[in-house]
Order: sequence, then structure tokens, then C-alpha cells
Amino acid sequence: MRLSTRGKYGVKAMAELALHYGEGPTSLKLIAERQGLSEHYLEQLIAPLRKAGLVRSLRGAQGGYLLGRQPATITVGEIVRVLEGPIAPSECASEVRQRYHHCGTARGCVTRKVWTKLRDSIASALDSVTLADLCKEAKDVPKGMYYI
Amino acid sequence: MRLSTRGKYGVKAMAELALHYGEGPTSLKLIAERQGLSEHYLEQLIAPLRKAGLVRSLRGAQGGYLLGRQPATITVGEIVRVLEGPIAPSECASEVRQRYHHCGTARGCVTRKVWTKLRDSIASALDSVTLADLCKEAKDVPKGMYYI
DNA sequence: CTAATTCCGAGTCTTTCGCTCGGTATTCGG
DNA sequence: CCGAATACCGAGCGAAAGACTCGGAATTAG
Repeated sequence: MRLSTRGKYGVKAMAELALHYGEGPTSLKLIAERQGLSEHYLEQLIAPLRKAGLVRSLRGAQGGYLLGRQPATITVGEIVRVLEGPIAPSECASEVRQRYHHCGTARGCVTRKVWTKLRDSIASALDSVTLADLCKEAKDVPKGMYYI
Repeated sequence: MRLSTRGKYGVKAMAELALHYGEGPTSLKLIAERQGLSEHYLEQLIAPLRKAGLVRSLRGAQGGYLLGRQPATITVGEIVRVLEGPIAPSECASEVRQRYHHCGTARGCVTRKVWTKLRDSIASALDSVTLADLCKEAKDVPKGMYYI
């Protein structure tokens, strides 16, 4: 039940963009620095985000990235799905319909319902938080703090 | 956001035991057959379940495994935690307190709150389903069905 | 023109998954 | 008492995923 770094870093990067929404483009270098991430690795993550329209890019010097939409309209769930694929604790409970997926269980899959419930629970948790929400919280967080 | 096979198979195996609760021990071989799993692999999963007291074992011929407690008192969350460790979408949001975990973010970790919310959401979904619940559902499920 | 960027594809090292295998200890049925 | 059935144990292993790194091409502000 771990999120990979793709999802985690992706949300961090998007949050960074949200924090500077309306201030012009932010370069990857700056995002990476401010969030403590590898710039080269971030490159790989931002590409799909751009293709999905969640960010816009400006090339060349003084270029960088901008949010594709307003912070309040972008949810964490959307970002995670772009970077990690459909939410699915188990194959048989994917948001994307699996055709002819067979559990290989003689009596039918007893556990499928739990995973479906879990999937919905995850999705609704992630879909209920927007980048705007993250920004609001960010103001309460002191700088350079250690989290325990 | 995928559960590994450890969690999935573990819950299946436990459900199998629950379905035959009160009928004497069930051998691994039988569990594996009925749920379509590898017997050898199941061995590895049942060991920690036994150590955690979720199952009891009887050695020797005609031996096998029994639920350690009544089906209604064993939750899916408990099983998953035994087999996959503490629920934690991100290190910084583990159920088990991480001491001195640092996010490496200049302005403090903006995203931690979402992951904590997500963690709680996952935990409550998994903790709200017991083996008894799975058994109740199992009766509605026709045999050998393909799930789409 | 040049420096700062985005964009792209390939390569690499490590860890985790998902098993398999071989053997030992224990216990029941006959 | 013997043998078959079972639980128990530890090692090993191939494939896949994860988490990056690297080098270079295209683009654009100044």
C-alpha cells in the first residue's frame, strides 16, 4: 500500500506550481530545488502531466511550467492517476474495467468486494483534496521542520 | 497503490479458513487448491499469520490450520498489516511513527497531510470488514464465475 | 549568439516480488 | 511400529519494477 515516488514527487511539484500560481513560469530546476528532488527525474514525471493538460510549458530561456488550470480545480487524485495509472489495490478492482479477469478461485472471488470498497475509499480521499487545499495548509507549516 | 500478492493471498487464505470455521483443521494444500494459489508460497504467508495469533496450526497427518479467533473478530486490516507491514502510502504518513523523518523540503512538507488522510481512509476501509462479512458475501457469489 | 530551458530516449543499478526447492520435525492411521 | 501426510524452516533465484542518471537535440529570451 505504498505510493511510489512518482505520485509523491508529482504532487509535490504540482503543489509548488500552485504556490506560485499567477507568477509566471517556474523552471524545473527551481521546483526541484525547492522541493528537494532530482531535476532529471522530475523531467520524467512532468512529461505525462503536460500531456494530460495539468501543466503547460514554455520552452527556451526564462521558460518553465505553469498550472494548466486553476489550483482549486486540480485534485490530488487526478495527479496520482496520471503518474501511477488507475487506482487499483488489486487487478480485479481497478477503476479501469478489466475484461475477462479471472480470479482462479473455484468458488468465485470472495475478496473482490473488499478491494472494490478500498479502491473507492482511496479514490474519494484523493479526489477530495485540491491543490488549493494544499496551498492553504502550506501557510501553517513552518519552514525546514522535521516531521516525526 | 497496489496491494502485493502477500496481502491478497493472505486474505483469501483467511477467508477460506473462515468459510470452514468449526469444521476442524484445513491443510495448506486444500487452501491452495480451493483458492488457486501456490502451496509453497502460501507457507511463507501463513507463518507470520500464525506468529500473530491469527491462525493456529496442528502438525502431523490430518493436521492443518484453524482460525485463531472467531471470524467476526478478525478484520481484513489486521491481516494486511501482518503481511505487508503498517499501512503507509508514504513513509512520512506511516501508522508506525517514524522518528526524525525529514522530507527534504525547504518550506516544509506540503503534502504530508494528504497522505495522512489517505492512510486513515485506507485503514478505516480495511478495518471495517471482518472475515464474517466476507463469508456472508461469499454465499451470493456463483461458482467459477468470470469477473469483468 | 549564447545561455537557459524544455524535450527525448536510452541505460543502469538496486530492490522488491513472487515464487521454487530441499530438507527436517511431527503426528495420525493402520 | 511404520509410513504417509502434514507443518515448519531457510536458502536461492529469475523477472520485474523502482528510482534515477546521462547525453544530446530543439527552442527561445535577452
